[in-house]
Amino acid sequence: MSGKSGDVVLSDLQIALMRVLWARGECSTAEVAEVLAAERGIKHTTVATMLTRLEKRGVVSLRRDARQVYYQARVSEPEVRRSMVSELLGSLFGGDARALVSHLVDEAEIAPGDLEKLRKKLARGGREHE
Amino acid sequence: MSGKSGDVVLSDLQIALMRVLWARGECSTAEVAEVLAAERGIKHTTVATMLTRLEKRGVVSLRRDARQVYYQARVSEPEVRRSMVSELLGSLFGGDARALVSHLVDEAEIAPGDLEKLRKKLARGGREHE
DNA sequence: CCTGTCGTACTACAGTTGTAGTAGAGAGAA
DNA sequence: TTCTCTCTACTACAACTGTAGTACGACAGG
Repeated sequence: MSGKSGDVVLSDLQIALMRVLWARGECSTAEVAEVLAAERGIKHTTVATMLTRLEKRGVVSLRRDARQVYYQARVSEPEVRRSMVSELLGSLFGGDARALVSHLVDEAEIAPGDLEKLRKKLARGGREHE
Repeated sequence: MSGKSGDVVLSDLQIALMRVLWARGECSTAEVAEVLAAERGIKHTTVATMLTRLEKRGVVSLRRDARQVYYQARVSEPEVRRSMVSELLGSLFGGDARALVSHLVDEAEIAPGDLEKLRKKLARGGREHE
């Protein structure tokens, strides 16, 4: 259940790129580069390279207009979350999500009270938590 | 809070190796190789290579006895969980653990009822959930 | 003492990632 | 028309990962 065909696992930097696309929708290379330059001092050629590679992998799609290239995410953030969380879950927690939550609490990443709130919220909203 | 000096991020295969060491304590190369061979059909030379590299990285330590090499984990499973979860949390969930738990529920990785149980357990046991 | 066996160490190699320089092509300025 | 500027595409390269073959040293059997 954790290794379907379209498994998308991305590196930290790749996620950073994707986040720009997720947040802003279609972006020119320059736009993404600008954010990444500000965020982590990365040269725009580097960003261009990364985007090209992501395109090759099918993770983003591109559209050309005039001389510029515009990129758009082809995988959604939830999709990436799904595969990456399930990957982590499988390799480090034996697939046991409860163990992960337990870990979060132990590591003070989350307070027990939050679990309660979440439970309530989810109970209220059902599956739809929009 | 998510990038201290000793950040240990391991690949899936590397974790698989470590799991053997975590589970059995000190192991000979052969022992680890045997498990990995069974588990994923990996040749023992491959395992040897991986272990050597992990040793170079300081993730495991080795002891020689007779002609054999014995490896032992130098980072604990919780330690690895810590850094990897916090990495994932940072890059994909904006550091918000509640978002991760929420995701788990949405993805049916965990049931809301489990949150309740966990909360109770944690409330009962406090930090010690041993 | 010679030889095969066992296990380690070294070497190899392709693919990915992070990082970036450089060259080339089109667009606007002069 | 030609020069320049900008933006992309190509090339480069080191490190790491997955994968494994091969060679070498030591020990056990004959």
